[in-house]
Amino acid sequence: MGAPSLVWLRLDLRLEDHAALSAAVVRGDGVIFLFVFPPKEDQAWLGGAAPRWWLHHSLAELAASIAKRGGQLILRRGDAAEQVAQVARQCDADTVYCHRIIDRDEESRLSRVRAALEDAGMRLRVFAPNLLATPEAVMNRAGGPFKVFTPFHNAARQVHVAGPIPAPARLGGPGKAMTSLSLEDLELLPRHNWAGGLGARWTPGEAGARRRLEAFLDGPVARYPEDRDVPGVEGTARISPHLHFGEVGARTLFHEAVRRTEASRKGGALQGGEAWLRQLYWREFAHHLLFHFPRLVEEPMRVEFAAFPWRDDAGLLEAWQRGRTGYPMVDAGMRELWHTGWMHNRVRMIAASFLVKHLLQPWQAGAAWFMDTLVDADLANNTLGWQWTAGCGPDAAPYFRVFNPSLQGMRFDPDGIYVRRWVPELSGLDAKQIHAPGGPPPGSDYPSPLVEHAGARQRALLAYAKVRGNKTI
DNA sequence: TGAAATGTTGGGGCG
DNA sequence: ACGCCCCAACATTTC
Repeated sequence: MGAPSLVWLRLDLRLEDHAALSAAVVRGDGVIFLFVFPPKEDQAWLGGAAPRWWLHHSLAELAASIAKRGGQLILRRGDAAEQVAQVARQCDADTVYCHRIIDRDEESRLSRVRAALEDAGMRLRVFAPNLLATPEAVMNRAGGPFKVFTPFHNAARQVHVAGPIPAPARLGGPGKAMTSLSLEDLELLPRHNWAGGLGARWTPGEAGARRRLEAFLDGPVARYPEDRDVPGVEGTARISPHLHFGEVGARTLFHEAVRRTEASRKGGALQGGEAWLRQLYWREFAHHLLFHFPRLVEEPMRVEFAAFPWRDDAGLLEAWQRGRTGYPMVDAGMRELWHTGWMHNRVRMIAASFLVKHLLQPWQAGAAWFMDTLVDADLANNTLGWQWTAGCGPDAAPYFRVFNPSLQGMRFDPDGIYVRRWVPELSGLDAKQIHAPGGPPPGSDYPSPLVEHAGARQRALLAYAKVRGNKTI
């Protein structure tokens, strides 16, 4: 028996369509899995409390299915280079297999892991991130990255999406038993059990991801073009956290959507499938951009925005975080986020626009809150989403586009279902009162508006006028 | 993947 | 009958 292979797990917590695993398995000398929980200074890619909760349960699920196939998952915490090299040495591996992630520090991180392995005579093999196409495969005529979605989308759709690789039937046991931390040792769960709402809503893990996908493609996908913008209806796939943690491959989503919406032969399903795939390519766009411009995590793409007159007011930020802005659509969204670790995409845009434009808080503060509280906290999607909202990103909403939360409420929550679900203070009102332009009538517990819409809009326009320009990095 | 301000048009009330 | 005005409805421009 030769040296076993070590699969270093990251945002690829699945067994199906796992290129690194498949490459390790064909070696035939046994596979050992490793997950390394990073130290504080390397947690930007992971996010905060909500994604940690998800990670805990996802790792538990994966460990069980690995064990079922005769394999073993080792858990460690600490510096990636140190831990990967140490475990690889202990299990006598000669090669470590992993997938790249899209993150500000990935280049230097992988370099250090590779160096640590090579020092000990071992190799690192890095496979493509969980995307439909590699960033190198989608370039403009000048050989550079696209900075506008539509041309990116046109070019990316020309790139063949490989069919997913089946999960290996048997993993082959390791040569010897390895010591591992317990899942509890990673301390991923919150000290106070605030996560009850998350557990009621979500089933982390590869099987849960598969069920979500099937349930969506079995029905709601046909009405996706209309329902995707209505937060009171479950019209979206809600698969983002599964996809983020790599419990399902992007290529699986692509091929299942194509296969099943074409097989249904109903126009609605086909159109819905296409509209949904387009969203998958927005994710693709964000990841490719962050791959090419890792600085976007902190810096606006449009450099003139560095001079934007943000207000930095902790009180305003906290009112927004707690869902106490006095604007029902914003507050409903922020409370849905707090209770479920997720927010409907339409409402993300409304709530984000409100923080940045009505309250003039820096987009980075909103992005940080989302990274802490969203179970699908994804550095690329989140960063580009916030830059889009603030108007400082590539192909962003123009700076003068200010959402009117009342209008958005009337348009996308016409019956008030969504607001009443998340803002109990308003549950006795009808939709007309809830979304009235002047806001709901003053209520017992419901806060009065932090700012008045028309005035806040004018103030935002004035602030943006100061940085108006068109320069990019 | 907006909203508000401004411009245009056409129907109908009315002197 | 005619022209004038009002204003809703729609279109265009601007932020």
